[in-house]
Amino acid sequence: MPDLSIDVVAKAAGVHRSTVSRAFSRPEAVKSETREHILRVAEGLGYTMSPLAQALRKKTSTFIPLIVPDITNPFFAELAKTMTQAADERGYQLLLCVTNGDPAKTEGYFIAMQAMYAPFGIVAPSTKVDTEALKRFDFGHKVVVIDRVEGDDAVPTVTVDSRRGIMLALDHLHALGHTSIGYVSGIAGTHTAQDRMDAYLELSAESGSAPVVLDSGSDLDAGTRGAEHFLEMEKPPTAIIAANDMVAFAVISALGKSGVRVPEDVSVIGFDGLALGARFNPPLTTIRQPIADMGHIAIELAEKQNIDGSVDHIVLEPELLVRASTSGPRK
Amino acid sequence: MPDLSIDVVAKAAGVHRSTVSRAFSRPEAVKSETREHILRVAEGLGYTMSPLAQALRKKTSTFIPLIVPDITNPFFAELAKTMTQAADERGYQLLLCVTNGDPAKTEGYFIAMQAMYAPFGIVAPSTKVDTEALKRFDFGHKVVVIDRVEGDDAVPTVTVDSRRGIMLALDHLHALGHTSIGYVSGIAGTHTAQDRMDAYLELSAESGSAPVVLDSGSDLDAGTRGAEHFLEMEKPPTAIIAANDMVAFAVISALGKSGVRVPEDVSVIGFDGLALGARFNPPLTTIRQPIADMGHIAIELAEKQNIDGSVDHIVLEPELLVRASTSGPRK
DNA sequence: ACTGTTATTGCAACCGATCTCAGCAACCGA
DNA sequence: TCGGTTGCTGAGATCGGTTGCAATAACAGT
Repeated sequence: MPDLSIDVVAKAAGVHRSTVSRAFSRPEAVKSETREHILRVAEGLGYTMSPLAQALRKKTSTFIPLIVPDITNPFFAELAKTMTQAADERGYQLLLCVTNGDPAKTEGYFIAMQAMYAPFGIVAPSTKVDTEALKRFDFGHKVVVIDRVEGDDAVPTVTVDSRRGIMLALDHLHALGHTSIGYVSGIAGTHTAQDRMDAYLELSAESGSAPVVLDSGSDLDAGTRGAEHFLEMEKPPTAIIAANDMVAFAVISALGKSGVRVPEDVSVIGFDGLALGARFNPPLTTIRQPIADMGHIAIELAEKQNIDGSVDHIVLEPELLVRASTSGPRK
Repeated sequence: MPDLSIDVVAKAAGVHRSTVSRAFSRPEAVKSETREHILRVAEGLGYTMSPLAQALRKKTSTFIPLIVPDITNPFFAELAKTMTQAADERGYQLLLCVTNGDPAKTEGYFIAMQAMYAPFGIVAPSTKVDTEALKRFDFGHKVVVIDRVEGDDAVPTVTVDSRRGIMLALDHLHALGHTSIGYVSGIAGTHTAQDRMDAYLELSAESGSAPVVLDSGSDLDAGTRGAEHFLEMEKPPTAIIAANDMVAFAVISALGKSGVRVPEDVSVIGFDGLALGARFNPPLTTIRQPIADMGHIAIELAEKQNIDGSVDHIVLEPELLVRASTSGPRK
């Protein structure tokens, strides 16, 4: 491939390189006849513009960083999946940035994205700290966050209604006849995690039953500890709400090791709606978040903000997904 | 940030921009005194070089595409995780490319990576077709493949010894007293998937027991179908080897729905060693692949090839990871 | 003191586009 | 017929670095 640059196309088409440039990026500025000729020639040569050169000159690239704490967590993986798709459709390339929950890394990625002329970035924060960091960077480069951001309306966000989700879970369990419902907190120190917990506390108080927080930790082992706690109780709840599917998996797994069966002995409901849940043992009843929508919406929000400066906060509706990990309480 | 370019640093340090450039990228070519001064000034200004500009001029970037069929599959997610880490350490940025098993997309990414001046790419193919595509592109840009490549020694690969893995699984099961061991095939139409299956066929024949392939499909539902098949047999095997952990999950889940318990009624062993397996119900016994190593090695191989043109084929050793999904056969 | 390295640094072209400005032809109304 | 638009294309500077080459300084050797 003899280095296909805009100049060789220009020569081949018998026009100046600026005309070729226009033929691609501002078609209406070129006589249609000329344009088609150029495009045809380019096509024939198999020419595509260099995104690098474009980015350098235009000071805006097509690289969009997706900053997640852990791609190994299926929630973020599913997010990444829909995101790549949405990105592809619009000609962006996703840069995968994994922070491992280290705020320093997050900041590192922020500065990198500036250097990269990223038009915007998507952040799925692992802790509130990440969102704090946002403020320190007076973004010329915009960011949209998959979480709530504390008292900051300057950054677009997309989330699902945590309260509503917990309500759906509680209603489902109540309908099955459960009255004593425990809770195991989530993996993350995000606002979302906190919101779910708060909702649980409030809503169960409202319904008259005493909340039973089995574990309020924020690490991967919350599920395991929650299960241990459960096993130690003399009068354990008959159902458990897990702050997210991963935790639910851990709870069920740990319970299983001690011979406690789900849903026969205790019902467990998750929160996320991971595809994986369908293949769990037993298939997990859960509150589904519209993850696929979140990816698309996040990118739309970012683009919108880039254009008209609007900052939206989208709150999506979760829905109950009944599979097999919940049933009526043991008599 | 008043657009920090190399020229402003040069001015601030009182030298020419080429000297600044050298101070960063070829330190030995600058008097140490000068260099340190420049670096200090740059530091003070918070200057970093533009990867875009560098890439454009040098015709080699730090973007390295990671091409996977499905990031939602935890195996690829874990791969991506170690990969980002390895990439970060060496100053690369990972471009996440998800093909969904569509060879056309794979090709698209190949051409994109040329345009991006990617120094190399990592491909975890979903089908043999992907590796075929490799050949059509007479790579100036190198690729390393996480799979075997049919009769082509021109591309570096890293894999784990499938045969050895299956052998470990078989031995484990035999040691527990199983004599009738079924097999459910994997997700992918890769060489790896095929190798595992072939190994199973050969090795069980050698050990004198008739192979029982419960399902040889290559899609996500292989596990479910395998389980169905199992349930229909009048004399089903007492243990099942799944070609990978995801399939094992599906098998156990499907079996569970029909009241078949693991490992009480049947033992199941996976292949991958996903972290997720530890939180499955029951925790999954499996053949562990050193995924973390694979990521690092892949990148090392690529760099090595770039430098001295060497093409290596690394084969890693799998190991048995006993958790709780296997036990002695039911009497 | 004179010439031949060697170590440093400056110069300027170049990577592959974009974009402002200027030039030119066709077109319009008066 | 002439100034004024309008439409389209070419020139050339520019984005932020890199690099071969030339220039200068410093240092040896004789």
